[in-house]
Amino acid sequence: MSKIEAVHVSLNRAAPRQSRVNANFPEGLSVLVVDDNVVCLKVVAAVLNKCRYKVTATTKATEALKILRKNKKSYDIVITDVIMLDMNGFELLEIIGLEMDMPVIMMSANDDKELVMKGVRHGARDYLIKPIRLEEVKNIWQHVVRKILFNATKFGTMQAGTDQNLPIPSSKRVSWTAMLHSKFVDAVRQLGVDKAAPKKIFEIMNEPEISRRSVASHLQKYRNALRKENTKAKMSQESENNINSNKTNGLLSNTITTSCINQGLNTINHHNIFAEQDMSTGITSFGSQLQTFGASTSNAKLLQQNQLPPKVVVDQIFNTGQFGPSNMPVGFGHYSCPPTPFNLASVPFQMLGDASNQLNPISQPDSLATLLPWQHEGRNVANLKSKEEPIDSIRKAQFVRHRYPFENIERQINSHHNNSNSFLDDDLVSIMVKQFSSNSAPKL
DNA sequence: GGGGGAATAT
DNA sequence: CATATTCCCC
Repeated sequence: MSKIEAVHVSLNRAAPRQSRVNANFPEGLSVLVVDDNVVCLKVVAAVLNKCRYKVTATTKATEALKILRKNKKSYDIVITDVIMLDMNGFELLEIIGLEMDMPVIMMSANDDKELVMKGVRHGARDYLIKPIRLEEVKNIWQHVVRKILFNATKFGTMQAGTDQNLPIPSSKRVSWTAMLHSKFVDAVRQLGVDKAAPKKIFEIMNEPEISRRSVASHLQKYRNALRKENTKAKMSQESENNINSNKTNGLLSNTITTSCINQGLNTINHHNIFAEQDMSTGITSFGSQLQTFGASTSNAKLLQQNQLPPKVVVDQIFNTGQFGPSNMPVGFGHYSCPPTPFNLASVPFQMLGDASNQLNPISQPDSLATLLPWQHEGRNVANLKSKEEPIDSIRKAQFVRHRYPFENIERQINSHHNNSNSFLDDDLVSIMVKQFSSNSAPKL
């Protein structure tokens, strides 16, 4: 029995708990990864390996097509960057996803809606934003299963050992993947946020996977997030007005008022990526951080008088030792200065093509600097911030965790060290984690 | 009575 | 916590 058949059969058996299914299914599924950025490619491969997928990687779109045309059956699913050097990434998506009818997932540096929807039109079944997260990657097997079940239904050829009455994935708890959510948001926008009703959204989305009720539930969550954001925007607007009137009256309070603090934080937000975190957690999350901020009265005053660059304040806040590296792993240094190159010798996946022609991050640090995955963060933030439309809080809540590309891997490794050593090659990942979490990270 | 949305359950 | 289910209202 092939792997896929095995997956299919065990899916239709029993009705195991979802977590168990997630943990077991990716075993051995074969993934082809395509990205012309070799560093990104290796990071993706490392994460996939962590999830026990079998990985083949290439930096060339044309190479990928050649491989697939030759033996498509050897691969269960393809993940490809949409910006490729040697051919149009969307064309590649279309050939793989529509023409060859393989499950294909797009990858990009940001979650620009147009880009994602374009991907959908060209056959992408999901999308991953760099730097990719283990949580998102580990579920990609579902696309393989969905396709199998879809074909089975379509051609009426249920495989042996299956039972039509047993639960299929659509009856299980829906997972709102980035792609589903994107389609959801698109539908809502199409209808208008106020006019959007579950039934209409459901019809526009046209996703057999999800029910009208699921959409209703998701819409509720979505609207709550929007409300929360509006409330927050209103509050910071009010505080801004307050501080302005204080200034004109010449009544500069020597105590740290809420409005002062809010203004300070607003200023900070314009200068650093923590603004994203705020969006997801709301005002209340400021509370704990404000303690630290408020403790520094002199900084607050200086900030109030615009004499202290916000960046400095932020550094002081986050370098007080109050936040340990585990819960506050982001130093600005991580994003502004590439770490020393990790050892590329231990690569836990099969790399196709001529390696000597590929970008070597050690010998070409300058060209690498523009391509490093962790430097996409700034662009992501700018992208989100520049949008006029209501900010997509739900997506943002997920986005926050992208700040530190390897925190999830680190967590995974930590927990796995406590349990067993059944995982595959950890070398690359541990090296990365070491590099990224070390205290020697350069400071601004 | 079907559907929307808040509340509540899992 | 995210998603599902229930409940109440129109």
